[in-house]
Amino acid sequence: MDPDAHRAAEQGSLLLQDQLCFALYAASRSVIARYRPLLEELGLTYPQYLVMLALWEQDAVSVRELGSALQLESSTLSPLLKRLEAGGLIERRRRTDDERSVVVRLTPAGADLRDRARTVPSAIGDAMGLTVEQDATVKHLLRVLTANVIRD
Amino acid sequence: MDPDAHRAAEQGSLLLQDQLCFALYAASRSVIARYRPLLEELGLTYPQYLVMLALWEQDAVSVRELGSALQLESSTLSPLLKRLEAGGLIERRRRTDDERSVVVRLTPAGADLRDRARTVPSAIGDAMGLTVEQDATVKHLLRVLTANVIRD
DNA sequence: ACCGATTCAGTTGTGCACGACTTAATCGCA
DNA sequence: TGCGATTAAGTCGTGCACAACTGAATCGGT
Repeated sequence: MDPDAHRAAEQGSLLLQDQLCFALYAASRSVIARYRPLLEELGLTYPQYLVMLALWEQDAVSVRELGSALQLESSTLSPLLKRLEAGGLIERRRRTDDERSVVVRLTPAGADLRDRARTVPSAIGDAMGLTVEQDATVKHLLRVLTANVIRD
Repeated sequence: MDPDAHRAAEQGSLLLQDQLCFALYAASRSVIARYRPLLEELGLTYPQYLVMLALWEQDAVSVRELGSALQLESSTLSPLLKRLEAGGLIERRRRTDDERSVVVRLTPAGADLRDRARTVPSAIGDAMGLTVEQDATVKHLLRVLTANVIRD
């Protein structure tokens, strides 16, 4: 084993290219950048797209439930949802039985956008250029990593 | 193969949890969140930490070279470097032979911070809870993915 | 029924991240 | 040599992301 690989294996390296965290950070930003022109046609930013994905999957959820699904704070979601509402894609209403809670619902325009978004995931999938097995492997390991990192 | 797995394999799914992009986004943010308290002790944010990693590896580089290493625009780096300079960790000086270029150099305080940062990567590595092989696999696949996504 | 603790959404302040643009310096070729 | 094209860093505007906090509503035990 050469010295560099040895240091990296010990996880004590301070070399930028050895860091998994940097590979993660760079990969995430590069994927988001790849999405940008596609989402721009839909009038969405990337986090807004994630919110729409969640709503297309389950409509009429509270801000709290959205935050739980996306792992985002209300301080991030509140202004984002306000922009989606201004864009006419969602509406927000206080729950009558619990006025602390705000339910987010798709408008017809928001629901219709789903069809126009159908081609987006495969376009990105193609650009990533991973095999189905590699895609599954990364996804699995990232989920394990995230679960571990959030714990304790 | 059940219907859900089939849809996912076709990469046409709009389910949030099927999306590699979301796994990537969530993993990156969770890792950064894990770094936060450690870096706070060093007086650094996560992107600032990446810049320091790059400088500890090679000192006296231009803003352009830093941007190339970190894949960040000058519009992101310029204010960030200004804050590092205000914190006394780096200094910036225009190159005399090409006054368009600004060279970033570690101050003694910035160089000294390296020792205090030595324990950070292993602490994060432990929290990730991946085996050495899994770590290497993810890192490799993320680099392939990033290279593919940035191309064409 | 009361009231302290909790929950929920939202506001504020700081720091990225990036597109579009500006300014200044350098390059390259006619 | 002149001058249009290119390059480098920085500014500005928008939109996250998160910590710290606010205010209103609800809960829960007495």
